[in-house]
Order: sequence, then C-alpha cells, then structure tokens
Amino acid sequence: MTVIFSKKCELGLQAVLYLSAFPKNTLFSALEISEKINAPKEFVSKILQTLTSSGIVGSKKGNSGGFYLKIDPGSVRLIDVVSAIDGLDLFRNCVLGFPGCSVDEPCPVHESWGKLRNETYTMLSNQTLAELRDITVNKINSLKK
Amino acid sequence: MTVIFSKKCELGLQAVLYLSAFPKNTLFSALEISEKINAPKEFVSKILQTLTSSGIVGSKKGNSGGFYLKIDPGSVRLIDVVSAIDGLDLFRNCVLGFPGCSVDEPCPVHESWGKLRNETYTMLSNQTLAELRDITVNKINSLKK
DNA sequence: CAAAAATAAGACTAAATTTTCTTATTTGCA
DNA sequence: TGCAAATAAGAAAATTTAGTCTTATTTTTG
Ligand code: SF4
Ligand code: SF4
Repeated sequence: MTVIFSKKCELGLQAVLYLSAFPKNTLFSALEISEKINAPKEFVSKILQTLTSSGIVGSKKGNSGGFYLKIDPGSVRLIDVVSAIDGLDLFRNCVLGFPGCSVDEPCPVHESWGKLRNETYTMLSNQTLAELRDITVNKINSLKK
Repeated sequence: MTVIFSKKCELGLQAVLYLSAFPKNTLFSALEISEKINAPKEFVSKILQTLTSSGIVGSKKGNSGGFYLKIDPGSVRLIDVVSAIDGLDLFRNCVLGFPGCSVDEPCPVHESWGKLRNETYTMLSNQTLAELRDITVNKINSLKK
C-alpha cells in the first residue's frame, strides 16, 4: 500500500531523483533506470512518457536513445513531479472524504489536517532535486545488492 | 481519489463520528447511517462489521437492531479507527516507495516527511471523537440538503 | 407462532489501478 | 541500405479496491 502518492508517482519521483544525480541531459535507457529502482521497465517507460509531455524530462528515440532530465535539478521541485502525475487534488480534497470543504462547514479535522496539509505542500514545494542529490545517490546505491 | 485513507476508512471514520454525536449505545440502522453520510448502505454495513469485530462499535441484530458506539467517545481516538480499517502501514512505509528505511539509508525526504508523518500520527492519536462532536454535527447536518 | 426488519457473512460484480505485451516508429551504425 | 536498439503508443491482462447481491440468522412485535 502506498502512503500518499500512487505507485506511478512514487516511481516517477524515484526515476527523476535518479536522473538528477547525473549531469543534465545525460541519457539513460528505460531499462537502466528500471533496474536501478527495481521496477518494471515498461512501467517506468510509461511514467517517463508522462513526465516527458509535461516537460520535466526529455526523451530521445532510436538506438542509444533514452530519457534525460530536461530541466536543471535546481529548478525541479518535488511538487512539480507530483503535480504532473497524480495532480494536486490531494491538497484540495478532505482527508475524511467529506464533500464541500468551507470555513462555515469544515470537517472535524479541518484545523489540524489543514495545517499538516499545508506543511506537506510547502515541503514538496521547497525541496528541489538538486538539494536531495547526495542522499538520493546513497539511497539508490544501497538498493541493488 | 482519496487523500491518505482508503474509501472504507474514510467512511468508517465518518460513520463513527456520526455515532459519537449521540449518547453512547444509541442504535442506528445501517440504512440511517448510510443516508446521513451519503454512502451505499451495504458498504457502510460491511465497514461497521469490521469495526464491530475490533470492538469500537457494537451491533444488534433483528428488528429495531442496528449499530452503536460501544466505547465512550472520549476514549476512541481517530487512530483507533484508522488502525482497525487501513492498518498502520501508512506510518511505516516510505512516502517515496523506497524499501528499507533506515538511519543509514534514508530516502531523500526522510527528514522532512518523517516529521510530518509523526505529526499526523500524533494528531490522529490525540483527537478523540468526543472533542470533535460539535463540528461533526455541524458538518453532517450540512450534507443532506 | 408468524411476519417483518435488521445485521452477519460471504459470494459476486464492477471499477480503478497497476503491470505486461505488442506493434509502430525512430535513430545510429556497420 | 538494412539491422539493431530504443522510445511511443496503446491494447490487454492482472491485481486491488470498491461496491452489490444473496442467503442465513436474529429479534421484535402483532
Ligand atoms: S481542510 Fe479539513 S474540512 Fe477542509 S477538506 Fe481538508 S480535511 Fe476536510
Ligand atoms: S521516513 Fe523517510 S526514508 Fe523513512 S520510509 Fe519514510 S519517507 Fe522513506
């Protein structure tokens, strides 16, 4: 079970974090990336297609083609990836599933969850790929035994 | 799309919050509850069965039977309901989906997310149904036009 | 005692998500 | 030019989650 993001989004974040550990425009095939993050190649490829159409990564067809980070790692925020894959409904919907959030009719946890929700959003908006580079490298290297 | 909890869990929380607005042991049929929270009757019934077996609500069969809150609203925490339905993996798994969280190999957002995760857990552990009574009543009354 | 109304239980169906497969197209290189 | 390797695109399969239906059992009430 995922925590907040869909599987697609989790893997999208992982893939993009991986790409950001290398100089911009460095090509990696979907296969290479999928091996690094232990995910099905075709699934990774499909997710990166989504990120390609939203402009975060670029792709190159043909022999020796692959995917690459199109934007400078210092300019890509985690929220940009989340937004491209899962969208931002997460930050609009009620955590209890009640419809119609408003100041007059808030849900029972409006106050406490609203605060946490904003902090989560802020966290994802402040963190760029560049800032996470070292820790990402460490984590990904530990994965493949 | 749900925010964090499954649909079952959202509706379970809604149902229990609704029950907590009335004196303990007040019976409501699955139909009544489902109408209040605008959810399929059979689905609500099934969710309440789960909560019955975990002891939070009680059920009474037969004519004029129904479900009722078995524990004092002041003693039921939101986390108890979440735990009974979705479990607590949410608070154990990595938000980025990386396996093997540890201090040596944390995921890139370990520090910031770990903090938010703990705050979320604390929030759900501190809030009891009783404390949310007034705001719950207001919210639920606003639902059915 | 019989009928009605309710939950319990579990099989079943439907929908959404995740994963795989297949085909087409592009590109580099011998 | 023709083959190999790669993405693109989308169909199809598998899995998970959500929701429905059916049957059995319980309980109240006339
Ligand atoms: S902020 Fe609170 S009331 Fe508003 S939708 Fe979120 S959880 Fe519900
Ligand atoms: S605390 Fe951080 S590293 Fe650990 S599992 Fe959660 S998100 Fe991943």
